[in-house]
Amino acid sequence: MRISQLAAATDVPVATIKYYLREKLLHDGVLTSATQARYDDSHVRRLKLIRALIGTAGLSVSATREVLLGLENPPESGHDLLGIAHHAVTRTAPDDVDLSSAQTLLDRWGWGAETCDRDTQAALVRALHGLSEAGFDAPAALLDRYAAAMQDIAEADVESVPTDSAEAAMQHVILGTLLMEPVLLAMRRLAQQSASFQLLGGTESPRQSGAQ
Amino acid sequence: MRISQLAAATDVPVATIKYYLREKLLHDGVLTSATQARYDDSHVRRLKLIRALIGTAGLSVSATREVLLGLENPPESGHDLLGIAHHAVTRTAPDDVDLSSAQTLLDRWGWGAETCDRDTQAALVRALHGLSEAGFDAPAALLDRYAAAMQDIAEADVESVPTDSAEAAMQHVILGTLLMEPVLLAMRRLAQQSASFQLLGGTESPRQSGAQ
DNA sequence: TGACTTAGATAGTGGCACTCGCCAATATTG
DNA sequence: CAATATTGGCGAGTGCCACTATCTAAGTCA
Repeated sequence: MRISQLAAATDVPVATIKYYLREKLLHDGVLTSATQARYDDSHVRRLKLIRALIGTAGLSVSATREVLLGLENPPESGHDLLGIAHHAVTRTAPDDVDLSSAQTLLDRWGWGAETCDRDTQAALVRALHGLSEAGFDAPAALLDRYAAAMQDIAEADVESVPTDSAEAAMQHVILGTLLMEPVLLAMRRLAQQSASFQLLGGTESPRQSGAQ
Repeated sequence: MRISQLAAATDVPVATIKYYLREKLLHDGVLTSATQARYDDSHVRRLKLIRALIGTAGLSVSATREVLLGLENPPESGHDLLGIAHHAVTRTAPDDVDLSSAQTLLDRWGWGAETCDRDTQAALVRALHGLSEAGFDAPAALLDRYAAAMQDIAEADVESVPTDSAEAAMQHVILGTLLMEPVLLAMRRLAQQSASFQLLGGTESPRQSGAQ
């Protein structure tokens, strides 16, 4: 398979494939001469994965590279899989936030603070801080309810990880974490619309697309 | 309050404030002469809100402008509030996706398809499509479990909306939708880490920040 | 043989969120 | 009142990012 065929098979422009090759997101094809290389199904799969991570999950190119690197070199610990996926989506801000408020919440929800990544805790603190800065006071009861729902989801996540193969587990955890986020958010919005229609009552038909 | 004091009070550079003024994110101050204007607490609050929407929620400047516009001109229908918030976070891709698969899911989850915004349905379809393109087959049972959890959350969302004032409801819905998303995602990651530690068992201490 | 394709490298594009510099007009300070 | 600092308004520049275009030498295929 030549590069133009790879492009046709994945609907990705040739120039973009070359860019991914340069950026080491996509592994090189087999050179058959100085100006020809062969690509195969592994490139097709990889390219679709790259597009999903960049397009659907919204990762940056460098974060995508790290995730793919993790997929190829699975860590020994079964727990570290998550770290790779979580690190990719956690906006790492070097400003050290105060994690004590996170500790309190994690204790309350029964999530061992010592088993949780500091960056992720910082992400929670930053998100809550942004909320309060904007003048939104989230009642503790509401947060607790959110936490219970997310624990449900996380348990489903962890239980659904295949245990037979390390590679399969790796793939599952990373994709299940990264690519499921937009699914969950879309679900929440749809559920909100449904719930608001039932409780608040829509006076007329809901707002449809063309809002511009 | 002069612009430099406004900058000091919000920790936003003067040049950036001027940029927000130009982009109509921040309302003008009261001109006291050709080259002086006064700002007040409303500007401080607005600026913090802008920063939260752009920084925490990750909105673009133009999406932020639309949200702020919606905050000032609340729609009559109580249901349309959501549309403004949801439109801001929904990557509007002009490619018309096939919504029939979404209809099936919405029916199964008891969310009236006719009460749901098309853009949001399209977002769900696109997210699920990205998932399958990457080689991740989400079992229906898993999606159902996710949907149940998100319905819990959405009900909590809708119930917590204050009913006394239209402005308060507006503010609550928009911030609760947009700024809560990063909170929820961080919660899911923490819950995953906690659950994975308990079920899969971490062989050693979890991966801590410095992954670079 | 001659039209077409490719690897590899360099350079350019468009969008975004700022950021800078300037100027005339004004405010503040001594 | 004079010297200094600040401001509104505006055009232009910056840095980053994800591509995208172009070029050349070296092939492939009919």
